[in-house]
Amino acid sequence: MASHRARSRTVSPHRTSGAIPDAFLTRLKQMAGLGDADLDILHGLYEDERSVRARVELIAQGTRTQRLHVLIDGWACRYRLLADGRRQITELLLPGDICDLDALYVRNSDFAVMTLMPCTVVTLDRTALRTASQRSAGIADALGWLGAVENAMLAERNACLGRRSAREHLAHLFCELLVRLTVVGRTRGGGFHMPLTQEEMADVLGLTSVHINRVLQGLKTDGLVEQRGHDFVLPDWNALRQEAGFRADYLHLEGIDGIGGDFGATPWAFAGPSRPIVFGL
Amino acid sequence: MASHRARSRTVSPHRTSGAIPDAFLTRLKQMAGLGDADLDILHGLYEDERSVRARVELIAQGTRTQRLHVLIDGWACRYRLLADGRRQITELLLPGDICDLDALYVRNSDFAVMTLMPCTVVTLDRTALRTASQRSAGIADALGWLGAVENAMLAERNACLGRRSAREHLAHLFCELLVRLTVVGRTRGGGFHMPLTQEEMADVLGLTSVHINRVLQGLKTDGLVEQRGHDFVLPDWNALRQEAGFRADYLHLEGIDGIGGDFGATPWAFAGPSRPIVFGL
DNA sequence: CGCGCCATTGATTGCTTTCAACGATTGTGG
DNA sequence: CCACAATCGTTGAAAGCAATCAATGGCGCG
Repeated sequence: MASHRARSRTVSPHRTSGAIPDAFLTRLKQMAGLGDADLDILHGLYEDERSVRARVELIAQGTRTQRLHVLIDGWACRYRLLADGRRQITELLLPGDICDLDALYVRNSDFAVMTLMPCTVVTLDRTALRTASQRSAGIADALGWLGAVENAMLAERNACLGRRSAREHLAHLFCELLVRLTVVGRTRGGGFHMPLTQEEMADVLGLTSVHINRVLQGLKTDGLVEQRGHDFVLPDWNALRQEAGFRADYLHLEGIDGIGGDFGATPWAFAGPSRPIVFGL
Repeated sequence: MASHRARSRTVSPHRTSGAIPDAFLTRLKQMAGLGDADLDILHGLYEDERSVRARVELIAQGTRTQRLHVLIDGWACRYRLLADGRRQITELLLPGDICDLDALYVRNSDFAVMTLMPCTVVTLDRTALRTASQRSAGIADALGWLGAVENAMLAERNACLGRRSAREHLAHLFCELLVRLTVVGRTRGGGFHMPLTQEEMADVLGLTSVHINRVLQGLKTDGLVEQRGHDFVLPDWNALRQEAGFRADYLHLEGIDGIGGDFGATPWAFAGPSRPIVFGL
């Protein structure tokens, strides 16, 4: 209950010595157009950087938090548990995501958060962050933008859960992951590392692991997905995109006020490590 | 394209002459603890109050907006259309809801909004609102709270779509509607008016209208729902709640920082017009 | 009064789940 | 470094929930 606000570890400035800024600050800079001053402020709020092992519950459902958790590296997920144990993963959290943005305004989390692989996490004090966003319009807008994008991703998943077939939905998930991971520089060769088990994928898509297995096999058979262990490659982006009915618009890659990233204009195209990738319609 | 910012109609102050403040301001006052000064500011931003007929598209998918739409009265919905015409309603918009909060931070709407009955709508200029939220921490927090609750509702619907049966999901929808409508004073006698057709309900739940018809009949047969035309009554709240596995926590009735409404404490209980109603766990 | 949208019902199909069992992989301790 | 245990992935058969197809009745609006 008692919040310990000791800054347990001070992290080196984010622009130091050619070190790559972390995924969170990078994303805010690219997408929300945050300047160095604001980035420094946010970075200064980092507390308690720590490494967390896989399958650790970062936040328990119904718990009261005084601080936000920023995922610097690794994957995690937000999920809800029904009374009888059924689980729905409502959001996959990737490097640069805030695990519990809602904690800024709301007292009890209505979801749980669990790491899916070894992660690096820092926390931000909610009061300090609110103060910062009162002082800097840039920070306020950046937080608003993060919330809006999260909202759009949830709505799009609604559409997937309600109106897309299992095959379309799985293809859609791969599309979304490729785009989101590209933004934070976590793709290689048109693919990425995905730590999820098939059961976890099932809890994202609202299906059973048995069915995920069969549908995934279908995508592989048709050459839309290649897998080696937990490394996935999407050899034919356009075919996959079509299969999924995927449009990148809801990710708002254009950023706040069209400030957006180094990803060029509609239809958001840029060169991947190995071949050009076109996101979108 | 050109934004006309003429204030076409000036609305009388929200606290005037015993008139009930509109649902939007009421909700912000109760849930976000907004003071009269902030409410006045927001009210002063109202522009273009107008009446809109049923089944009118307020916002088109992929459209660029300069202003937010506040639903003062009536029902509307936010939805997504897939390429082949499948539709998913991602949010039912009730009196007091903002139709497109995301427009504050994002340029192109990734959804459409349509009225479901005759509505009263006002608009707010996004720039003016952002300015207001920079000047008033209360307004900034209120907007943040609205966004957080919206996210929570979307996440809960995810869980419904992915992990609840049609019957549970429909029961859950009725529970949610009763709570949300109570907050804005739109319930009567343990029930409410719901303008949706069965096809629209189907687009909310990700089902077909045929199946909605059968499942709804099931709920009526079991005495969980009563219907006369578009008026619904929920005669046995506890039974319905249990059937749905409904918990009100995600609606965050406690409000910002626990400031929340006149609804009492956990487990959110208050007297309905005809009998005591207990929301939630 | 008639057209059109909405609600209702029955029969059939099909996607996804459930149940069960086996094979593969990963991690761990001796 | 190997062996075993536990988890994860794979496969088949059967059952179930919801979709689809098709047709009829009801109601409101012009």
